[in-house]
Amino acid sequence: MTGKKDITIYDLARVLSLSPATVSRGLKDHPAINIKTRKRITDTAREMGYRSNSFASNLRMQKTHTIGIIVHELKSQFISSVLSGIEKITTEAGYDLIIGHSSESYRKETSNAHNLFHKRVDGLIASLAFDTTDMEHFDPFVKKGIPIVFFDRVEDFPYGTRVIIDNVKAGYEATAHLAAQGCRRIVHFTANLGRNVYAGRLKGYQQALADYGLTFDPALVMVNDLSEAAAIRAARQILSMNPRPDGVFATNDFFAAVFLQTLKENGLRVPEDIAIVGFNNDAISRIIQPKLTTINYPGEEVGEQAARSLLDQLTSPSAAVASAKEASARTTDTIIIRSELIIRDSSLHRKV
Amino acid sequence: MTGKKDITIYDLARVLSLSPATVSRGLKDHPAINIKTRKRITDTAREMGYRSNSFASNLRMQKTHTIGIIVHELKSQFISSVLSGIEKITTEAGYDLIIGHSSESYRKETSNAHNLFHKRVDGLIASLAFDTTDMEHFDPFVKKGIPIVFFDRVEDFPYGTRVIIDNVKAGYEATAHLAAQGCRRIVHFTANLGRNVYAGRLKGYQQALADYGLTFDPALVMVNDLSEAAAIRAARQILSMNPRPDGVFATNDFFAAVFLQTLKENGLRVPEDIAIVGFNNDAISRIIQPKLTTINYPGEEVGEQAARSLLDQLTSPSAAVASAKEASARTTDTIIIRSELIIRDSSLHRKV
DNA sequence: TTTGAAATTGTAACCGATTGCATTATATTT
DNA sequence: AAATATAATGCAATCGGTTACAATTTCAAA
Repeated sequence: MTGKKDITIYDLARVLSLSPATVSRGLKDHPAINIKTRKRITDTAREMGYRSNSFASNLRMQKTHTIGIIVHELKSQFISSVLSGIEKITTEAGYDLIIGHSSESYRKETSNAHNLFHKRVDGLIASLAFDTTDMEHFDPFVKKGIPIVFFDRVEDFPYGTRVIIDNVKAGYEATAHLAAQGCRRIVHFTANLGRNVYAGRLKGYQQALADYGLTFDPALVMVNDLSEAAAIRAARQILSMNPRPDGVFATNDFFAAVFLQTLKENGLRVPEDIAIVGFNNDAISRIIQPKLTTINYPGEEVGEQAARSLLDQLTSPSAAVASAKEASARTTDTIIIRSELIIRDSSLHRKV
Repeated sequence: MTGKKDITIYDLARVLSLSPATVSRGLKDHPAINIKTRKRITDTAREMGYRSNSFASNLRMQKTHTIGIIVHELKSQFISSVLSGIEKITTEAGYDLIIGHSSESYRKETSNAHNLFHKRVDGLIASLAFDTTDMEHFDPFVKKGIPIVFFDRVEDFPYGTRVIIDNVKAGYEATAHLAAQGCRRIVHFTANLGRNVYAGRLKGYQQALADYGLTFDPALVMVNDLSEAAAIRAARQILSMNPRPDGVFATNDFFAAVFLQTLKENGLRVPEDIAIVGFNNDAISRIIQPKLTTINYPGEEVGEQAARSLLDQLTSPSAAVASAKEASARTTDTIIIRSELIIRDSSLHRKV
């Protein structure tokens, strides 16, 4: 640790023959400071390479200008996009991001939540882990009135904003499209049905079946972890089924792509023998052959909205407003992001 | 902002009829504190829901327990993996991450660097932007002796550790493999040759050509931004060439995949008409048909090594050691991560 | 010139944790 | 029991920026 000591406002004050208070005010455009003095201050601050100490400031102000993020997975194109969207908005506003990663584990999620609370983030943006059901770990934020925005994976919780898509509608459109293409036995690959996103899509799937006069067969709803290995196993299973399904709606493009690939390797034709619809509109859906019909789930947009919503709550006058009712009204919104079906070759059934 | 005031060591001290100093020591297992007193302290701290104020601590200790990260892109599987690796190691050690994102822009990179310096991160992990050449924005870190670990995209810089792969060797292996398969006209798709990674791979490409008795044709080295659009353009260009190249080494799997796909759509057979090798071993390389031969570049491993190296420097006794020479010796290492060619169908040429 | 309001600047007390240097309580030795 | 060593705790300054309130200066109105 070489390096001279940092310059502080006391150093500036000494050099300028002013008080630290005046320097402090001068650096932040306090109206009471004479414009000429202010200029002297900012000039010498620049010359001497002054940088303010955010700890001292945070300590005094009880604000951190930092936003905590908890994601369930980092190695995901969707999450990367969301992060990118968040980053774009928060950086403009001068906020920093601290990222926590739950790896789909409730335990790690709680530990992240505690850590971020301890770090006194000004706000939190979170997507829940696979197996999260209780929300107790967010109570400290609630008690302190620290705003939270949940996205994608959410729970019913009487606090915070939710940024989501209409999963029921998305599931409905995907399934209805397959049905409209003539599919009669449509398998649904999904994950933990306790999670809102999967529950919603399943509901849409069922509604679409009903609307198209197809009976719902619980055996065709297959739950797994949507991993590469699971996709390969799933493909094998489908190949061995009799009668074989003629349509598949998977809640994840990566899974759908591996699944599709494995079927092809085993001689099945897509979409002729089996039509496939994925979810997310990841890059892979445009590269796999045939190109994958999917639901567009714009991650960057989700991130931007989540960040904007959080910043709104941080900078709105609510802090001053006493009315908990009003604050509560503001913080219980749900923001629905538009999602839509993108039809590509993998589902264009021509069997009739 | 509802919520009672936070509990401080002063509150604990009052309740326990002790001094704040004793409480502070008790909370951190200071040996001078009686074990029974310590227990009383930690117990009531738990009961009263005490959480230490990291700003006060940071202010006093001049340490943040925070690591800054600058990446050139967030929406990349490779970078996600690296982040995941970093996160794994640093979380174990109780460090937080602040993530900055340069979007391949030198300007944003400098602004991120300044911001992270200002936030007083204890250390920095960075991968340079596309167009970064000068390293002045890292000078403040150098002057203060804040350790830096660069990964992937690095520059010659007499400070900091580098975690990289042997790009020359990787480029060589990729190209030599194509040559060994009988390719005679091998195109190399790459990006800004000012960046070490691309320069190194090109060098390996040239060496392999030489070793296999092929003449180097600068016209076959094509530089672009490796985007989806560029891949499609590239494919069109290849299709129009006469004589047509019979091998392609692209420095990015995503680009290679889109390129491959576009060629197929235009009737070219891979690998019969043209053999292709990508780079990174992204998931997409295993899904595209034919599967892509590629260089395995283990991002998670890179992230873990980078984080470990940084933590070493943060916790080593170097802080106490005066010898700048010794510190400098330690901080100029380069860590080479093993990378290797993974041969798949896209390059198995059988044309003699 | 006197006077009071307005414009500037200064004083000093925070924010909460840390730690060198006492000081006090306890244990050990003679 | 006195003297000394040792263990345990307290005092008070410090980190750097912020801000209520006080003090001073400036300037125009009286």
